[in-house]
Amino acid sequence: MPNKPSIAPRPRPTIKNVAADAGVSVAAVSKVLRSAYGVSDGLRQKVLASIERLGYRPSTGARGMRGNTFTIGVLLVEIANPFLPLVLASITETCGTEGYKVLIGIGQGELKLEESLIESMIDHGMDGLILVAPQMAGAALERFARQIPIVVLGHHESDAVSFDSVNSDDWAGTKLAVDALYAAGHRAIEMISMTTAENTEFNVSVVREKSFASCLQGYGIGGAKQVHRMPYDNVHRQAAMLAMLAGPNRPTALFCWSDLFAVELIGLARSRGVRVPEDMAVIGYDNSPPAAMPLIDLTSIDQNGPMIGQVAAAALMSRIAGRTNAQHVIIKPTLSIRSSHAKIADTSADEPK
Amino acid sequence: MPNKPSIAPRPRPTIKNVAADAGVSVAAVSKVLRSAYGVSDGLRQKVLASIERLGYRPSTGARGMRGNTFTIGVLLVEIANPFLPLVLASITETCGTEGYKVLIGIGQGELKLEESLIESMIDHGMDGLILVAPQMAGAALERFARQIPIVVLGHHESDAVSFDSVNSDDWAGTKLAVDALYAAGHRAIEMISMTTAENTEFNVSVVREKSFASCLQGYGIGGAKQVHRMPYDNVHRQAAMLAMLAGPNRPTALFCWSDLFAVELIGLARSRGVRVPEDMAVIGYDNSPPAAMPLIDLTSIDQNGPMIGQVAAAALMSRIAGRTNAQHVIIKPTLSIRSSHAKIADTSADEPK
DNA sequence: ATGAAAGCGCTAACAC
DNA sequence: GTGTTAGCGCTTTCAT
Repeated sequence: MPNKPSIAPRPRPTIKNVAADAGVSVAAVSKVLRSAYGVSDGLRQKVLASIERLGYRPSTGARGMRGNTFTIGVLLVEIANPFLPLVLASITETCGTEGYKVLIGIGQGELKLEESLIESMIDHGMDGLILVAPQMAGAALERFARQIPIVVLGHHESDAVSFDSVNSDDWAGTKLAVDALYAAGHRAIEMISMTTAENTEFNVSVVREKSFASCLQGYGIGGAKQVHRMPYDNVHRQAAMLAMLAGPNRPTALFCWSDLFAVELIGLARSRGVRVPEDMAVIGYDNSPPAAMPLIDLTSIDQNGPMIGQVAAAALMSRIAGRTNAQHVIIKPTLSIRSSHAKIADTSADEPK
Repeated sequence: MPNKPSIAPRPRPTIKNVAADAGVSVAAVSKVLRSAYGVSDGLRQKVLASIERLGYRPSTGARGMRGNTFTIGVLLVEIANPFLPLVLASITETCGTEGYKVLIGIGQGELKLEESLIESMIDHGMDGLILVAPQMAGAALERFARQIPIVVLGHHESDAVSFDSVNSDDWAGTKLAVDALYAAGHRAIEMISMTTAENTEFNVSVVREKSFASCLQGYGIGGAKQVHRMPYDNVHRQAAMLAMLAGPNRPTALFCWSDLFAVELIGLARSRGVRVPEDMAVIGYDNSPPAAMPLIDLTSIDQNGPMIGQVAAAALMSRIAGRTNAQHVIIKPTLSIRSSHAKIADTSADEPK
């Protein structure tokens, strides 16, 4: 007696009910459902009418036992980054036009949760997975990719053979930022990156760190300890930023691996009397909506999130359709110029007294 | 030949394989899986060992055809509101301890998408649904609730009979905010709310609007056009806010239905030379992380998101376990005081010249 | 073009 | 305590 909603627990119609109602076989209904070859127009009409009348909807579970579930899973590292909605909307849109539904899992930055969600999505018989900035290493991904078509985003593993990847050209994007800061007269340029569990080479932030170091080298202004890795956790991150701002060798320019960090940095700086851009220039990454806010007005690298999402979705669709050779796409980023990285007023060195 | 990952397409082990490997019947394995009554310890150990050895994981689809999928679905209106991660983490946590996985759908504020996602989750055989601030009316919800256990959040429908609801006491929360503004000396108090598709009574923003009007009445400072409904869309919303800020009758205090709007408002105001709180006081709703940022320092109504999530998850679990009587919980909000609503310097009326 | 029937991987009666 | 077996709602040969 439990588990029955109180009113009208009328059982869901099945394919059998539809067949009976339409006066045809279940096989016929199934064919109509999948718009398979070999059904007359008359039969199709009858079946469609019955489906409509009964309010029939196929059970994804039963369906998945033999064929496709027409559902794909998207694994998001976390949910707070304002860049993600753009990518997600694009994925939903692209997959939707092919008749695929999108269900999402949130990893909350925890590797264990991430893996368990992927397994869960596989258990659900999903037809494919898009993983956004997964924390796990390539070996683990390859293992999952043997069980289900996978496309990863924001994760550099271009030699992967059993899954696809779509990425911003993080190397070039970082160079755009550093070049802009250098051109604005800055020489004391540092970077704010994020802490990772291990020093995982595939992380976008790590790639950006390397490109950053390389750029400074190129300008002959490289040195030690110019990358500040800060924790993702709100509270600790703020503390780290404040410490850096109050420190003795505050740089005149900062490149942030993500707008999420850059926007926060600007707020903290100003709250401590450090003007942006006058006292300190800032450039972010993602060109997410907050960057465009008047008081923020953050210069940022635009990854073109919608494009990334669309390409990833298309790749997954084609992989589900049978493609087996890996495909690794790089999207060119652009510099979205605003006021946060304006020229410094005085280029003469400020000698410490 | 399509659809086969290139390497080692080794088929997933089934319950039958486990049974064979352990030398027992499938029924025995099934019982161990569900920790059902009537299995000896020795048998359980053997089965567990085989499961481990084979890397077996039950198919959710097959499982759902007879019993539970141990998966619940969460429908989020949208993903940008910084209040949501708190609720979501709490839901995931609470359900996780009961062995339930959480899969998410994002409605993107579109009613059509919302409905299709709910249907999709039902089709997947999910055991229950938590809907966060759904746009659809009670009748539609009741219809879905006849098919699957449902708990709604941030949606006032306390007379609903076939689903549960968990809400902040929006009426009281709003009063906390208006009282604080009044106590700080403000008399020209207005509200920023959000545009809804229809004038849907169940919306939290609508409830807050009504409470707001009632509070002003109580103080004898009510009047016409004191609630500004603004679109959810970024661009249009900013335009509306700027127009209001530049208008002839800018109030000295504003209550925002959500921090999401309040934080943006503060930025826009300052960018136009309107100081907060000196020229204009602001109080938000949610007490989400951005409210605590130094330069924002937004006074806000704390809904206690984690508590809401936890109560909702618990309600769903109990409903899945068989409860059929509706349960409508109201959580008391608190005022989180910061500097954005400070006392006005001069309480004497500013006569227009 | 249509239908009958054999599974898909599980759960839950029921029999032993 | 353990095993046998009949479905669950679909898809997919294979007959007709």
